[in-house]
Amino acid sequence: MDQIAPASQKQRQVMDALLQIIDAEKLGVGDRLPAEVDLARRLGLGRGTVREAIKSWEAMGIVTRNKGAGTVLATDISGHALQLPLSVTLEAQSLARTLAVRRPLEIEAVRIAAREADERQRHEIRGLMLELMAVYEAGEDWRAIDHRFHAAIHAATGNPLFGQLIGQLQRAFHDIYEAPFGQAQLGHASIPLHRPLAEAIVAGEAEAAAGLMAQILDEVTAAAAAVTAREEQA
Amino acid sequence: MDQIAPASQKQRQVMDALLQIIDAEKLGVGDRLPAEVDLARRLGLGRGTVREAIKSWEAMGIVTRNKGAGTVLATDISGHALQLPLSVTLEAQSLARTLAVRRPLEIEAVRIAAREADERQRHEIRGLMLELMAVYEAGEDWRAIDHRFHAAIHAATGNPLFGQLIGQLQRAFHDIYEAPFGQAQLGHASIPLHRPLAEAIVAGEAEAAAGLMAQILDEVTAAAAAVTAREEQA
DNA sequence: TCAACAATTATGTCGGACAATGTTTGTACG
DNA sequence: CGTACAAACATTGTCCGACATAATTGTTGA
Repeated sequence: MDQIAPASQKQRQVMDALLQIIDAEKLGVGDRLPAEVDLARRLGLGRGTVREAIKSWEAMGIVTRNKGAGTVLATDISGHALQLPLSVTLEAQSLARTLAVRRPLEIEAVRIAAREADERQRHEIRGLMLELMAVYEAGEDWRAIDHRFHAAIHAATGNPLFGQLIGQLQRAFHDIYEAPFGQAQLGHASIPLHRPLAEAIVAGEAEAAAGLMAQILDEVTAAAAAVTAREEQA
Repeated sequence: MDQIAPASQKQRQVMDALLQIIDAEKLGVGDRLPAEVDLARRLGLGRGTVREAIKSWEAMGIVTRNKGAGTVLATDISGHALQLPLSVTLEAQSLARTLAVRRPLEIEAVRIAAREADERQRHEIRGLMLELMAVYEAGEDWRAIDHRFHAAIHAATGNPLFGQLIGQLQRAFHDIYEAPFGQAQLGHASIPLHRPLAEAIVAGEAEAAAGLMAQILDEVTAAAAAVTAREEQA
């Protein structure tokens, strides 16, 4: 199973503290963060641990480190999925934002897949769709297969970036996807649409496939909005 | 200036070595990478340095680390921008791939911006466009302003993820964008299209704006392809 | 055969030390 | 007074060694 470990607890602690500091001191792009030693002492952690946590942010392009100078914010983190003290509403907002970005990516991916996929890939997509349908109709948990189905589409584009970017998006927002909704199987209603989607891709009908993918995403978005509304009432 | 330090030399060395090992031993998703201590000894580097390099990959979702188990590949890195021994052709391929992914994102961004931007944002977009035009017609380097112009559009979507994702894409492929093409000012021909684009956004004409953005991206793609062809001949 | 326990392996964290480099401060000279 | 150079300082980069923690593997015993 895809564990997707969201950085260890201690490192998470560093990120949380950093976010609080950024918020409390209203740090913006270009502003300097506290030095590693300071942060380590304030949190009672080793410097190496603090370094590694910040290193993750550097890899994500959130901060830039300069030897001798310091660590500066390189991007606006407002609305970023790293905020820990998030209310469910805010989490749902992030979910909506994630979907808004995934939407064009996924649609373009199926469009390209329908045009570029080779025979083997079309065959695989069709097989996974049939499997998905079987599991869905049996009332079992279809999320794993659904994931593989969409991954196959991303692979069929011939451009690894689609899968990577969407995957990264999912990973970064993993808590949002899994935590609040849990077994809700978000987008349940969209599953039947997967059959015509797969068929359109196999047939090479790019625009039809794109349209169906848009419908699927609309379903998921609607489901997310519904959950949000319910949470807000409570 | 945006330095965009691509991880220090030593850490780059780790990544290169790791890529070579992955290639030589044909490691795929789920396979285990050499342990940190091994790698450190083989490269003559400290374990901490090796750890940090791999940490970056973890943050990017390329590998997953499990205490006690080891580090396993979590995604397909073929075609990833980390490959160092890239020929110009391969670099250009990556450029094409980057553009293929950016395309739907940018188009959706202008569509949303045209619908959602508030008055201040529309005003800012218009102002930057005028500035861009002035610089362009004066024959000066318009890339900085162009960057700000597009950043303003991303901001106007109200969804920070657009700017972040595209920015990250640009950062990750910075060498590709800047190194081979240098002062070429890729997409020179697309600049005149920025005026109607800005006007469409300001007027709230989402589809017109999306179409213009598509044209701009087509220009850039064509320019990139032309440079590629020229390089291949040489 | 299988379950419980022990040994091994590998990452996670810590602490300290020095190197490399950018920033700031201080001082001397014009 | 102000500029220019030099020293001190601050901060990240790298290294080492050690122990903690968790997963895997091997072994033993019922």
